[in-house]
Amino acid sequence: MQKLTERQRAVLTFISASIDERGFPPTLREIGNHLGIRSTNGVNDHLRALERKGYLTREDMKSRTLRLVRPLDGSSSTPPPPPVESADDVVERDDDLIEIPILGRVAAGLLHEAIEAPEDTVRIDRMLVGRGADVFGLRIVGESMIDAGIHDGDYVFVRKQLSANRGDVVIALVGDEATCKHFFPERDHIRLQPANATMEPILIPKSDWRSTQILGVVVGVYRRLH
Amino acid sequence: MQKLTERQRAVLTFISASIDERGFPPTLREIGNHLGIRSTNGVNDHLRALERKGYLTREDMKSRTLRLVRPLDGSSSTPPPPPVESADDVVERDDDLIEIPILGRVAAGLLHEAIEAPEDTVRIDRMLVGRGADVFGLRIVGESMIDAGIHDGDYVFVRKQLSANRGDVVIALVGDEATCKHFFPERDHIRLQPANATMEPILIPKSDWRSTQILGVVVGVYRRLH
DNA sequence: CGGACTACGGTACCGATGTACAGCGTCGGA
DNA sequence: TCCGACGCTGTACATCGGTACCGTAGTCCG
Repeated sequence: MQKLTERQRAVLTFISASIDERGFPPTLREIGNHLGIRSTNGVNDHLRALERKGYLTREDMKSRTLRLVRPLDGSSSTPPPPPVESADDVVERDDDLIEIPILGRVAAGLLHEAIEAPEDTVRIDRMLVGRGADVFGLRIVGESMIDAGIHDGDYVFVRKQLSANRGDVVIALVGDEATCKHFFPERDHIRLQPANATMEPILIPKSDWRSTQILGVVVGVYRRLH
Repeated sequence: MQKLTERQRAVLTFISASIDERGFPPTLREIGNHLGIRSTNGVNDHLRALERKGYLTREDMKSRTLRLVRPLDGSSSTPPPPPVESADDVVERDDDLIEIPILGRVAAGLLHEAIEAPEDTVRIDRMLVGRGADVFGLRIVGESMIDAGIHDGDYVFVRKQLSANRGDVVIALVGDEATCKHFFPERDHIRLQPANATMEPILIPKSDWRSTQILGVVVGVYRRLH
């Protein structure tokens, strides 16, 4: 556990006191009132810091859902307990970890629009995407691959490569629009097949096709629920 | 203290459980969801009755300010909820990273079989599973949730909790078998609904139901392709 | 000197939540 | 048979409360 500032500790103490005395956690504004902070944002900054440092958790968009990760031991004067964070359990396994940038959205948006949000990255275990080379992420818009179990709002992880096998789920460039489809090379054209009975395939004559139009192959799909 | 009706006692029990398990009281709608009451007014009637009979108090026009007048002695069958904040099996490397143990498979296997492969863990970004407490992973077997986009072989990430909202995708214990279904509390039974037109729901009489039968709520789904 | 982290003020927005009002049916007294 | 308690459905509404975005300042560090 990281160390807290005095102010952050005061916030934590008040939350703990509220739970003890009233039976439920305070709201942002109650915390602000008690500590003389008039802006909800000022309070929220503290809560974010406390979350980041691992002292509390909360649920999104719900009131009074603060929860102390551990019950804040007694006196506020005692310095936080020796954070037994031995280097042993921070053993590097970075080789197994991969950081994936979420570049944007596909199936509706232009690719360039996509690349405007580069700082949004997620880290996941390599095991989940295979030992490939470059991998990036995209957010799916629309239902065109729903029969393949890829839904609106899902994240897909894409291994960059210029070729694909028949039937692979690929991210392809059609005009200047990126789209997610099944890949079917045919005799004289490329067929990009949606997995949705109500939608028609996109046919591209081989003469118009360049291999650079394949951006990569989808190797993973993630969906948040709840 | 006046006597309570069965329904009123059920409300009181749920409030108590929420405080114990989550650390804060539920909202009217959460109570309604759990007990299969669709109208906030229906719930409010119960709360007024409980206030009138002296079992709880609340503050006007504030959310989650329910407070039990006395802590509802365990009485019947409710086993004390497991000491929630262990987090032993969810080791945090970085502030934003979470390590998730894959405990086994559901929908076909027994839970014990499940826990036999404990060292298999994956790490993913917290962003992908929310800021919840304990999270574990399972591998899905079968097609029973296919219309919810959960396919055979998918990984699901599950936030441990003993209660759920109407419609949530939950991991539930039926007999000694773990299963993944939609959760629908009805008037006198719990309905565990597959997302597959060819399959029938599992109905469990409320009298046979214990809250410990919910192992958690599915917060994420991952599928490897290729 | 620029860039972090901390610590606020201020405000707009919108989802989350409690409250109120208008019903309906059942059941057990009086 | 009328009445009150119980147990709901359904809807409208106002406030509560979290989140987001925009600024300002001080400190500390490289």
